Amino acid sequence: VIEGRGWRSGALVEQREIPQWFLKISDYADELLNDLDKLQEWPEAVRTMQRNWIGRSEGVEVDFDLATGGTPLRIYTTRPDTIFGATFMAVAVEHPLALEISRNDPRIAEFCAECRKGGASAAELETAEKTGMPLGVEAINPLSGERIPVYVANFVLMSYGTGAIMSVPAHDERDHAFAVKYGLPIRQVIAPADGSEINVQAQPWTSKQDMVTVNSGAYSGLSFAEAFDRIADGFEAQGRGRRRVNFRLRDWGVSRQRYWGCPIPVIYCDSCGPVPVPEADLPVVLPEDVSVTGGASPLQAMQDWVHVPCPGCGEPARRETDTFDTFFESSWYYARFACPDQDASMLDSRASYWTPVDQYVGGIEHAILHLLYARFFHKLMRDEGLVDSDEPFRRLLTQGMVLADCFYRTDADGGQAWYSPLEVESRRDAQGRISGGVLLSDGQPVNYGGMSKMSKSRNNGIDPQVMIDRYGADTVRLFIMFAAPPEQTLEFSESGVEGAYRFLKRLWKQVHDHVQVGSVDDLNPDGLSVPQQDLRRKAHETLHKAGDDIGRRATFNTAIAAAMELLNAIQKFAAGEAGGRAVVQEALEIIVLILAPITPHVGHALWQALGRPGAVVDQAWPAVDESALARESVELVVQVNGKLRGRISVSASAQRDQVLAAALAEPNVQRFVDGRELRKQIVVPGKLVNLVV
RNA sequence: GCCGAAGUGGCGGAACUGGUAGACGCGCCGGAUUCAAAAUCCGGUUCUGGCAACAGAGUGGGAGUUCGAUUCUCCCCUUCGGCACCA
Repeated sequence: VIEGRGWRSGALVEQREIPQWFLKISDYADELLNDLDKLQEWPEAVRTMQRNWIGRSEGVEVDFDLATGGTPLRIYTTRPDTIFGATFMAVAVEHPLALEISRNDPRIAEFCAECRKGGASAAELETAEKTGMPLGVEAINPLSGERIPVYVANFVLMSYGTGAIMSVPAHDERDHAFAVKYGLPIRQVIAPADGSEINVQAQPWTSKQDMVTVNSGAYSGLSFAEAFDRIADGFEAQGRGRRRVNFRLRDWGVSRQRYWGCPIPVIYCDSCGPVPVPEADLPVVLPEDVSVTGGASPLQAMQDWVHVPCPGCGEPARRETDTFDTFFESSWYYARFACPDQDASMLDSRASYWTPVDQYVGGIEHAILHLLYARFFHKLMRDEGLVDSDEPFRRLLTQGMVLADCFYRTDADGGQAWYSPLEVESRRDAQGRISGGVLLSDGQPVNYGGMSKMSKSRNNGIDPQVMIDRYGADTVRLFIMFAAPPEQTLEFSESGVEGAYRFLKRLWKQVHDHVQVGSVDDLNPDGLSVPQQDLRRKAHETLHKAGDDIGRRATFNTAIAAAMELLNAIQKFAAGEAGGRAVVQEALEIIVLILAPITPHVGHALWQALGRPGAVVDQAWPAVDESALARESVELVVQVNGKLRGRISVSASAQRDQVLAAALAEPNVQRFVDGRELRKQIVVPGKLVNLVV
């Protein structure tokens, strides 16, 4: 409730006092940063983005006296080791010193006003040149005693550090550009430790590694760490400065001027101040008969609702008319979901039991804000004793966006009309690439605009319900899970959906053909023919792989591919091999069980068709029969000088000598080895042989 | 500019810990079935040469490590995502 819309956050701290009891995300900045290391099952990209967003830096705050006396100029720097190279100072246009001088100097005032205006348009800022004006005052370098001019400059931010900097053009990109433009001196004070030459007049040199201080009086000849510590210690001893950690992360208000959303349960009393609404009066219910006038918040106009007696003293008081922003609720709903029926309090012990969430799924667009807020709220709730863990989400999966083909026509005045891929029959060129299409409604051609993110503007959104009506929910889910791993973008294609549909039909037919042959009989693993053993091994290998893909890797596409392979193997087997019903039954059950989380409806019908009791989604994940995985013989690849030259089949228990003998006996291998000296023989058990000649 | 991820057939993707590149699917080509079409089934499908067996090339480009590199190291290019004057 600390910040109205339109407030510049940098001015916030200056202009409004924040009560001590306010909960601030900045108070948790260190913990939010450090605990990222605990989130080993989060994507590295998300952790990096959060780390950069929090933006911790270690530096020193130093007071520079002004030659004219008065309040010293306080600056923040991460490079106290370069202080002897400071040839000017710079302050932000909102800095108190700039404001003070503006009052007597219209040119400075105009410059500051101009910068503030320019700052509003973000597009201009990108290429904005560094500009500034001398303020006509000088500062005194506390170590060298040198007098240097103070500028107001557009590149200094009021919202970071102290809004004032010492400028070291030899060792900072921005300061260098500024110094070149205004002809300010550029003085080198650090040098490569290996003695190599650099030219700081042409280009700044900013390295913290392998450097040594130069031209720095008593502080010359030091490494970065030594110089930092000795200079910081000196300032702290004098009371002129101190070490300080700064964060890029800023506090942000939770209130919005809306007539909807979650009410903020606070009443303002002239004598008692802000008073929480008593628990017995919760929840605060917003009025529904508001009228939106376009002016202030419509709630402020609801006099009957706004004016209430103070819960403390009973005198006339006013309700808070702002409401919470939506991120307030989305930051802790996962904990409330563990105890949704709890009336007496916000959360109960079930929240501790169920959190942290084992697996959280969301778009990459939430990588920073939502996930940072939720982490912050979780720590707040922990400190209130509402949950007993440090982090809300143990494992995070960020799924990709959905793309689709887009088709358009260009009209007479150059505008483009976009047509839904569902209304277009695509055309392919000789290579099978989509080259264009025909609009179904008028038979006329349309242009192909490639794949892009589903959007209204390109009219390429696909309503899943249309696909579900056409192919069924299981088919659509199978397609979605099969087309790409979840964290990658998903390209919608109706022919892909048809492929999933074909697979389910094939599986359906195979199961029903199978059950018509006879009743379920018992599997006798010891009495199987070699082809039967092969199919059974394939089934259990598939089960092993799919379990790992779904459980550990979250690559559902490869689990589905493995199930498809198994069905192909069953069909080949069933076509050639009489008997083996029990092996086929087992393999079909494995496919149905693997796919049950993805295609539960079809899976349930097939499970029952296979003569099995209960619901397929209630079945335990089947156990892999290790003995089914055993092989009597293995096929090895034979390479000569790393190139594939043949394949051999050897007993699984064959020794190195036997394997090598078999490899050398392979006719095609002999062609390449014949008459040459064998220099090296590499045998990778179960995989390959490499002969080096 | 900085940070992060990625670059593999006509397309989506697979190859998990350095060990058979292209699984699985789409598309395409050929065949069966059909009066015909749809659906279904069978075969083929990285490129080049060859009837074939097979050979050569090949995972964005260039170097390197290794018996062996899509995978590891260095440099460069491109694409996507994030941040963007953070001192």
